[in-house]
Amino acid sequence: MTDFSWSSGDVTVATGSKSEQAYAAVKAKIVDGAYSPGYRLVLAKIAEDLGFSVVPVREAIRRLEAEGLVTFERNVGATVAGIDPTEYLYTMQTLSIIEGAATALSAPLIGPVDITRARAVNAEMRDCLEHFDPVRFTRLNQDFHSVLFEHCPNPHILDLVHRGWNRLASLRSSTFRFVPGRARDSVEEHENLLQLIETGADADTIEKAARRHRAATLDAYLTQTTHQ
Amino acid sequence: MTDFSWSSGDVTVATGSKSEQAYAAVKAKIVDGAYSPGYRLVLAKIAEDLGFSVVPVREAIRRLEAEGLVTFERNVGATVAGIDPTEYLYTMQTLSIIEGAATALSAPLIGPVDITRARAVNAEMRDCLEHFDPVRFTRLNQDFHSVLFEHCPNPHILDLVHRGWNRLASLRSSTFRFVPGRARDSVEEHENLLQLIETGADADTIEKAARRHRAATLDAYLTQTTHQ
DNA sequence: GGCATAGTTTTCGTATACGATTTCGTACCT
DNA sequence: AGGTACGAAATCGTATACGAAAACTATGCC
Repeated sequence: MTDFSWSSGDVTVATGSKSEQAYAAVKAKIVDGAYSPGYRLVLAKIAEDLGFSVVPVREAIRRLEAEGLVTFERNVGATVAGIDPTEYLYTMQTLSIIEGAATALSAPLIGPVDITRARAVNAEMRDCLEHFDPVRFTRLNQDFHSVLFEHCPNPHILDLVHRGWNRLASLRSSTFRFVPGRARDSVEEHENLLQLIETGADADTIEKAARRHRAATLDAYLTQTTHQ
Repeated sequence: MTDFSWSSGDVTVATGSKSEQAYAAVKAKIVDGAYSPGYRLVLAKIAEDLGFSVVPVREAIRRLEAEGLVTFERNVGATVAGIDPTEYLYTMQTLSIIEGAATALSAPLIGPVDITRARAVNAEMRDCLEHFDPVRFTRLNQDFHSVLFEHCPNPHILDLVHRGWNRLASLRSSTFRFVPGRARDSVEEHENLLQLIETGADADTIEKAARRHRAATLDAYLTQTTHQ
């Protein structure tokens, strides 16, 4: 099937300056979870691994810092950015707003073909619920929204969405993810969202639904942590 | 009076690494308009001006690129980012959404004291209308919203606001700014916004009002350009 | 006169080198 | 034993240097 992978900002895929390559390489490792939060990123070591000098690596790290994937302390070094509950809240809240707007803006441009594709992805997600497969589920979830955002008329907003996703990717398999029962609700909300788009609901309704979709995950986390 | 200056992200004011200093220096020149859009930023030249080597300057430029204030082309160099009508639309639309959210989130935390301060700023803006003073007006406009956002509970959103403002700062005295009559409406919308906050209007109402406040400026520009 | 082309200049990209700062370990003193 | 001071190691920050790519210029050809 189509690959809806998102790579946030950078268009150049693999080739490019060494700084770009280093950026892509380190980012991939962070997003994939090879480098976990707290992992110490030593410039010289990364440079050696890649066969580059430290200069382009440093540039890459600083760029990742700007995106919030890495924290950098002067004369000390870089570590993969963790995400504490507060940061999580900020990120999810912001993402809720951004995704809401992105969905509402995209909605009028989404055609029947897109809807069908989105439904197919959602069906796969439903499938993931039967066999417990959180990793695949998360991936498909992004695919689903990527279909909706494919025609987003504002690239700035789309970029913010991707940044948020990347930020959350750090906490793959962390305590935040997979609140029990939330995944099932999520799939239903997807279908609900598709119906709203299909029937040409007004922008405000769609925006609110998309917002709540994200906010609900945050709420689920919050009630979970306060209860235990 | 209080200085509501915003500096987007960086906390370190003047001192810091040379890279930070270079970042601050170049950014200031761009935002202040000393470097106009299209201005060619030659690394070696800036480095010489600051008395640094090119390495930290390069890092600073790349950081500015990440913020959208500078465009960078491989093996060619950096130029101060212009902002064409499309970019303007994207930025304003995004800012409309972000400011709307920021205002709604901040509203419950805004007290009578803040309202009074905001009204004072707005009065000064009204004053600027009599004597034609666009530069001061723009500055005060940011001060006004800075008062509202002072208690914004989500720093990520606040950061996005500042980024948008910086982006727009590039086009100081450009064709986009100061659509006739828009400024006067803006002041009234401010007062309207304050009343909504004062009377504890619901979040959705406040958000929509704040959104429209920004969107109206965009609309004014759009109708102006299509009419002539 | 206009266009293609080769040579020159400018400017970027990155490697290397070294000084500065922090961190960590060890010895010493109380 | 605990804490402090000193020294060594690790790591970052930046200067310098050089190769590579693009932009510019001048020359020759049509």
